[in-house]
Amino acid sequence: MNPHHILDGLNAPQLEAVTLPDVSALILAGAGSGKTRVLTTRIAWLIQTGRIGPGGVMAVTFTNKAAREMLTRISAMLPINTRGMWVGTFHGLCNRLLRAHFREAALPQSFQILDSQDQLALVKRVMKANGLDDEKYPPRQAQWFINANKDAGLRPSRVDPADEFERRFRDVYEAYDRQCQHEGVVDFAELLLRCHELLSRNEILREHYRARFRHILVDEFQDTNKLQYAWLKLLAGRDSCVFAVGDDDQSVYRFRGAEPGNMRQFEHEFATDHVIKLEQNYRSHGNILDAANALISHNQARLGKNLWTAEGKGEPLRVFEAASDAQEAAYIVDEVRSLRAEGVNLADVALLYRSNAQSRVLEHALFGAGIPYRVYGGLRFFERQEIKHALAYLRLIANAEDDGAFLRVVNFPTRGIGARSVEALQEIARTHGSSLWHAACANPPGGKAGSSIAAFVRLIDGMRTAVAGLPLQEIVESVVEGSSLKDHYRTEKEGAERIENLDELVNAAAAFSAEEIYDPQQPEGGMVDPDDPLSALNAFLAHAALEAGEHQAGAGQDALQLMTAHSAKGLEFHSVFISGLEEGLFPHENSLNELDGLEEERRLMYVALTRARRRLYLTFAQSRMLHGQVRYNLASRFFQELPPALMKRVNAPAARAAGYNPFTGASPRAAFENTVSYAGNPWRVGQNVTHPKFGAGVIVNAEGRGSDARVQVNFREAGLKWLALEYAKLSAA
DNA sequence: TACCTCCACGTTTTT
DNA sequence: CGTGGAGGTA
Repeated sequence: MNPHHILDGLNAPQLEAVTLPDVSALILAGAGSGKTRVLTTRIAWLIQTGRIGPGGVMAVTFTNKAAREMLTRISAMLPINTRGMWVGTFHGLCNRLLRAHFREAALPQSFQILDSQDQLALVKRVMKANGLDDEKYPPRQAQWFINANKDAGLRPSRVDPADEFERRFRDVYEAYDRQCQHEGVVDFAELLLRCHELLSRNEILREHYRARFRHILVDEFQDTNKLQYAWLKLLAGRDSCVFAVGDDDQSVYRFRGAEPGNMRQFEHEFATDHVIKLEQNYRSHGNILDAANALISHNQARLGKNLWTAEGKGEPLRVFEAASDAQEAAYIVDEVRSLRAEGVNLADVALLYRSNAQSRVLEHALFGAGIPYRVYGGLRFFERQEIKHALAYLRLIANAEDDGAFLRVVNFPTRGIGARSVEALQEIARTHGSSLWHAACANPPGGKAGSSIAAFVRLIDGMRTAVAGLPLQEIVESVVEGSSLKDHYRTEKEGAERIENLDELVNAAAAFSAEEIYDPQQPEGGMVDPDDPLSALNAFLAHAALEAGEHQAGAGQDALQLMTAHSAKGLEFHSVFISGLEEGLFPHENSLNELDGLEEERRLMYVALTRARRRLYLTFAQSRMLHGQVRYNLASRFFQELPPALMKRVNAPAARAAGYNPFTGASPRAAFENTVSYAGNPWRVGQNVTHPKFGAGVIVNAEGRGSDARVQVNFREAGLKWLALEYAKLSAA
């Protein structure tokens, strides 16, 4: 193969990034600038030029999808087996390290991974055991507290509680960690924290991996949190090269601990000489890009970068103002139909919104119009109730100490072990400091409850014996049958789909073992150890926790893509609708109180805009049903940050004739139900007004008559206010 | 144990 | 409006 072949078609900065010598580097990669290509070509180039073997590269991503995409592209460029390569998510790679060194990490060989649901259940259990009032100390908040501290690299002993409240949460955190250790389970954040601790305490391991991974590449660097950054620094040491690719303008996960400041810190600590900007966009037409650039230029905190394209200007952005959310949906339905008629695949069209609740109205309209659509962000395969139950049986077989798994299935399907019996077991377990499983085994078989528990123990023991030495698929098959979950669901009215899913779980196990083959050349690489009869099962359970799986069927169908702006990050479409562009919704009202909140909303809008290749629709509604009542919103402030010349308004002509200006929120609208009048001037709910002091707003309520007439106005800047028409200098804008 | 009713709550989310 | 959790009743 021509060694330069893989470099063909790269532009100058891309080429520079790909062929950097053995140095660390920060790549500022704008939206659509070929970031994944640079990342994967760099890996291929390093290997092809003999700078490093496939085993010496580590590539880290945030999602499994991104990791898979990378492996696929590397395989296409190089004639090598990528199986032993360390390409994966932060969590996946940490899992791999901890499995390989479970003793050094003080974990049982078959430690299990808790997903968020499992974690919350465990937090609740711990809080209950410690007699904490879950009214005053909401378990969700405790969970958040624990994760936030772990993400910051803080164990309970290093947490500095700000008040009594946090002191309690700190205690919960401590008890929770202890319980996890007892049960041999780890949550997502623990995978990283435990791995970090392992490497920082164990010099031999640390040096081993530092010597091995001379090149570490990181995707979506702006999304790394403190712990992930520390982990990278630890693993890289002084001699390894870190190739960090990110875009500060697309940082939209600060709310979950992402520290875009890591980019600047990285620049200081690793890569002062090598910052490369990828600014040529290969995705969008000029107008779309110009709009995105104009919008993001309103942010202060930026590393600075301006995207450009060699493509033509293309169409203007289409702006539609609807009277209501339903009308907005109807417009979108019409436009989707005509896009389809133009020959655009529905799968290449995205309908974006700020919050999931907004999908309902849109789905209703699409369903009514018979347009196939797919909603992202729902319940995923491995998160379904029936799947969690089946997995819990498997977990209990793999690791009997797992109380969470025990509790989930001890009485499901019901076998006469009620809450009282379970509490008794918990009491025994607590006094003996043992697991529920041991308590159940030691349980004297007295009475009906006792014999039910004994029967459960026999069931699980029987399964464990029956399953020993079987291939993974047969293990799963046998447990699904033996648990009689299917029988249980056969009696349920919604049971048919659940049974299908259980069958699908068996298929997933078969597919998994076909992919994960033990490779003796890669002792740390292959996850399945032939000497451990349960290692295939453990690997599968870890896979289930780490990769919740694409949720719905019909993924291959040509369907309109509905998702939040967050979920759209990293994707691109021929046409994109951004709906609900209203003050309070996008930017979301809750974000306005937060530090950097508006700038993060603006980055999110930037992400949304830059998803479109050819056509972009921006829609908003004057009125919207939210929480059971109608709300009246102004057009999003983001409209004022986009150059008018790039936009074309496509509303109903009547509204335009009335001189309505969506960017300032001004002029009369169609009549709404509530009106009042003062001095012969009528005022109407939904009407846009201006006030000399408070500025632009919209009337959301009205009451009284004559000199008592008052209106409630939602001002863009000043918020909600009641104003007496007799005194307020209100004018119809 | 199963079902029902009442109440509170309501951004964004991957692993 | 809608959901999910809690608590009560048959």
